[in-house]
Amino acid sequence: MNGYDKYAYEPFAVTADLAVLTVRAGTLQVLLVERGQEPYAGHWALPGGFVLPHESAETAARRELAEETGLEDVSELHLEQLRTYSEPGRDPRMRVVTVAFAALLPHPPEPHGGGDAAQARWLPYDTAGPLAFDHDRILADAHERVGAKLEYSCLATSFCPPEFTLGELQQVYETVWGTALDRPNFRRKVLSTPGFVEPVPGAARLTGGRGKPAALYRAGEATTLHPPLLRPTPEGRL
Amino acid sequence: MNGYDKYAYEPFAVTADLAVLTVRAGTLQVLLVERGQEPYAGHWALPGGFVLPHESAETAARRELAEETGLEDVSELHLEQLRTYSEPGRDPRMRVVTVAFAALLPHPPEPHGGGDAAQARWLPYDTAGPLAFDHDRILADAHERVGAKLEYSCLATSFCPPEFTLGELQQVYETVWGTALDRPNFRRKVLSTPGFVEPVPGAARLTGGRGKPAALYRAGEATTLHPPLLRPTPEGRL
DNA sequence: ACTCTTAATGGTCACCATGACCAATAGTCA
DNA sequence: TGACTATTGGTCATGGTGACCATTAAGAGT
Repeated sequence: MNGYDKYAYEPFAVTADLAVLTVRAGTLQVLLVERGQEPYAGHWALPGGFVLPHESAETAARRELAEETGLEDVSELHLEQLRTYSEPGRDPRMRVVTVAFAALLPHPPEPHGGGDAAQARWLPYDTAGPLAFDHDRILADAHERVGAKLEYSCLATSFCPPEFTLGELQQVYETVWGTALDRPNFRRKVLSTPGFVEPVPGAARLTGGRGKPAALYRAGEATTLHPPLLRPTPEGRL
Repeated sequence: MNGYDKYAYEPFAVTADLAVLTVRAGTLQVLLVERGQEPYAGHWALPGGFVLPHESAETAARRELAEETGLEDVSELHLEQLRTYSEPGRDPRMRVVTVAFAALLPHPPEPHGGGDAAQARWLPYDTAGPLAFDHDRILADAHERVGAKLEYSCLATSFCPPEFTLGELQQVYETVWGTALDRPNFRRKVLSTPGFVEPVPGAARLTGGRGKPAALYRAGEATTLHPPLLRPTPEGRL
């Protein structure tokens, strides 16, 4: 519109909230914080906080992520901007516009409830009860987005440690999608996509338990998958 | 992060900007407004404006869309939230956080420069010179998003009038993607996807110029495409 | 009236990716 | 040594796709 007269309109508070996801023990888990104050005191919520004057929303999200997880190299982690939630009444106290991000973590460090949140914990995605504010919706959107991006991007390696087996990579897909995949077919597909993964040269092998040791792979150069790796019969998403 | 003390942090202005796209005469066109004031006076910019206190960003975008285009039934149009741009310094005057949307219009009504913008016009996407602020990037993101959504959604019908020929639908794909498609293959693909399009029963036909008259179709019930209609060799997007 | 041109429509064929399998290898555990 | 388990390697039929060619139905020009 014309002339932005400063503060001609009611100002908004802008926050960056995070849906931090990980795959642990075959289940999808989310990093949640317990609220200590009203509203929604005692409820779980997504970590997040105000965007400071000198920050972009992504910078704020990265700062919050570092505070909540205690990681140092968050600069390398992939942050996916989901969308912005701006409906009036989202927060009963004031007008808050939230830019939501999804973050994918490989080996989840135990969150040190640091920062200011009462406590932070990993909780299973399925049983993540009713969350504060509209965070249920944000979390569902994050799940849907990540599930969709697994189809046509190499994002799955973000869930894995620097070196991983194809079985671990497959478990990422199966856990996020909630479906079982055929192992030989998955293997053929991944290995036939140039740049998706590359073998660790030292003929290294990982011995976790029983069975034949698996070869180790690293994430490759590619970022997109052509053709995509479609989840089986997602007809229910019409 | 805890206790949201009202205005404890510098407030932000929140705007909703629109990348309104259409396909006309085989070219992709964008609705742009010419700025009358500094900064960027005389430059073209995406239409948009402040989110009012009682509005969500999408509501504000829809209102702006109606103002700029003069359409009435904007409630039916598909608005796609692109992402939010929040880098400090985007606007030299104040801190502005912009939620960007993409809108797809079929038959472009001549914009009546209404509202407050100096003038609004459809301009070809390719020659849309340097725009004000970071609107070049927003427009490029809109193009990329729309191009990607054409692959796995039925969004292309949003560019078409209520009744259209398969040739018109194909031209939407070709124009947005910038590639030529094989007509029989495109036809086979579209017709074999249930719910994408449905024939107009009255055996109606459209006579535009030379050649055999084309059958008319309407948009179907489906919203997603399975399997997707991938653009040819998008290798350049690694 | 006839032919040329244009565009829609209809069909064929080879190829590639995929899904559903089966088989072999190489380790651990009892 | 003999189960057991998980990785790895392979076959085979199917279906979607790209590259074609052929036919139909209109207008335009002679």
